[in-house]
Amino acid sequence: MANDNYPPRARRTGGRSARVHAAVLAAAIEVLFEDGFDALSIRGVAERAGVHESSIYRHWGTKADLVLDALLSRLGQEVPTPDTGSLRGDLLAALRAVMAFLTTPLGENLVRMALRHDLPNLDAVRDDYWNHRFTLTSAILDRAEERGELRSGVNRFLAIETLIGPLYFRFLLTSEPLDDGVLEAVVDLVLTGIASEQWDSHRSN
Amino acid sequence: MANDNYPPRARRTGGRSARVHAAVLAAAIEVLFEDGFDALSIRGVAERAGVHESSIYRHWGTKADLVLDALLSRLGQEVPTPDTGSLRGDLLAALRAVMAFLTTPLGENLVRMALRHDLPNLDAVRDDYWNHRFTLTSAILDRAEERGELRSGVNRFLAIETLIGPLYFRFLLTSEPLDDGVLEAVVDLVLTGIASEQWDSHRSN
DNA sequence: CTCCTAACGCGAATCCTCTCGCTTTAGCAT
DNA sequence: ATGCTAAAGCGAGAGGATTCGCGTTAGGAG
Repeated sequence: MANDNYPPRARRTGGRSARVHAAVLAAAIEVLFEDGFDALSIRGVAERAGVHESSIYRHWGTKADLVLDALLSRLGQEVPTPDTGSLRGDLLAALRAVMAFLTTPLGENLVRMALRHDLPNLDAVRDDYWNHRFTLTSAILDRAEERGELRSGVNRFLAIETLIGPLYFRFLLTSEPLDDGVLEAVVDLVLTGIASEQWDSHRSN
Repeated sequence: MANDNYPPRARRTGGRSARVHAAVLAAAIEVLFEDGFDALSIRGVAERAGVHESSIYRHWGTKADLVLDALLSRLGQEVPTPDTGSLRGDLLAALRAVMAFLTTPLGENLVRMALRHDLPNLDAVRDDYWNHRFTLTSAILDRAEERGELRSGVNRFLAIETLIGPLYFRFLLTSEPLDDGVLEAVVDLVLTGIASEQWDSHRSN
C-alpha cells in the first residue's frame, strides 16, 4: 500500500443524502414508538420514509444500528441535574429524573438498546454517556462537600453506582414497582453509608 | 362453549417425545455456548439433535423460548448461600457467588434472556427465581440478627437490592471491571447504612 | 395385543434481514 | 454551466424464523 492517501473525494452530506437520512431516522422513531423494536422492519421504515431499503442497509448496516442511531438522534434533552440546596434533596431529585427518563419511550428503548452486546460501536457511546452522567452527578456530591454536608474522600463513582444500581435492577430484572419510597430508602441508605468513616478504605477515587 | 371438559386425551411425555425433547435441549445448549444466541439457528439445533425443525417449533414456538427453556433446564446448581459466621463475610461471599455465576456461560446467557420482554411466560419464571433468591439471602440477615450483629426492623428486600443492584449495573451497563474491591465497598456501604436507625422510616418489611 | 391419536417427519410457502451488482440521480468542485 | 462520482434507486438472491397441511410413527389406555 504505497499510496494510501488519495485526495479523498468530497463526501456528500447535504441535499438528497441529508433528506434521506433525516426521513429514515424520523420514520424509524415513529415505527419504534408505535410498534416496538421487534415489530419494526427495515422495509416498513423504508416505505414510510419514501426511501429504498438498500439505502438504509448501506448507511446503517443492521436494524439494531439504525434504531440505536435514531434513538441517539433524539437524545437532546438531558436528564436534569438538580440543585435543591441539600444533598438528600439533590440525590432524590436526580433519581427521580432517572426514573422519569426510564418510563419514557425514548428512555426505555435507549436502555434496552444499551444492553445489547452485538453492536461494536455501542461500547464507546455507552461509556461516553455514563462518563458524562457520572460527571454531572458528581457535581452534586462536590457541592455537598463544599457546603460541609459531606466529608471529603468519598468515592463518587461507587456512591453513584450504589444509588443508580438498585433502580436499574428493579427496572430491568424485577417486576417490583419503582415508586418514590424505594428511591428515598436507597438515598438514605447510601447517605448513611458514605457518611461513615468506615468506608474510607474504599477511596481510590 | 357448553361442554368444555372433554376427557383430555393422554399427553405423550415418554419414549420418543422425551428423547426428542432432551436431544433438542442438549443440542441447543451446545450451540448456544459454542456460538452464542445470535448465531444459533433452529435448523442447526434440529440437525445436531437429529430432529426435524418443525418439531422444535411445535414444542417451543420461538427461538427465544427454546433457548430460555434450555438454559433453565441447566439451572440445577444453585448459587450457594454461604455461612461464614459473620454478616460481612456472608454478604461478601454471596456477592462473590453472584459474580462467579454471571461470568459463567450459563449465568450470562440466563441474565441476558431474563432481560427480554417479548417472552410472555418469562415473567413468572423470573419472579419465582428472584423470590427464591431473596428468601435465601434473607437467611443471611436473619442469622445475623439472631447473632445480635444486626438490629431488627431492617428491610431485607431493599438491603439486598442495594447490594445486588450495583453489581448487575456494572455487569450490564458499564464497561467497568467487576473486581473484588467493588464488592467489598458495596457491602461496607450497605452494612453501615442498614446499621443506622436513620433508616428505620423505610421498614415496610 | 390393538386401537386411537399425540407427536413427529416432511416440505411448501411467507416474511424478514442482509448482501450484491448494476443503473440512475444529483451534490459539489471547477 | 459542466463533469466527476458519491450516494440513491432497483431487483435478484441467499439464509433464517415461523406457519401450515398432510402423511407416518409409535405412546399408552383398555
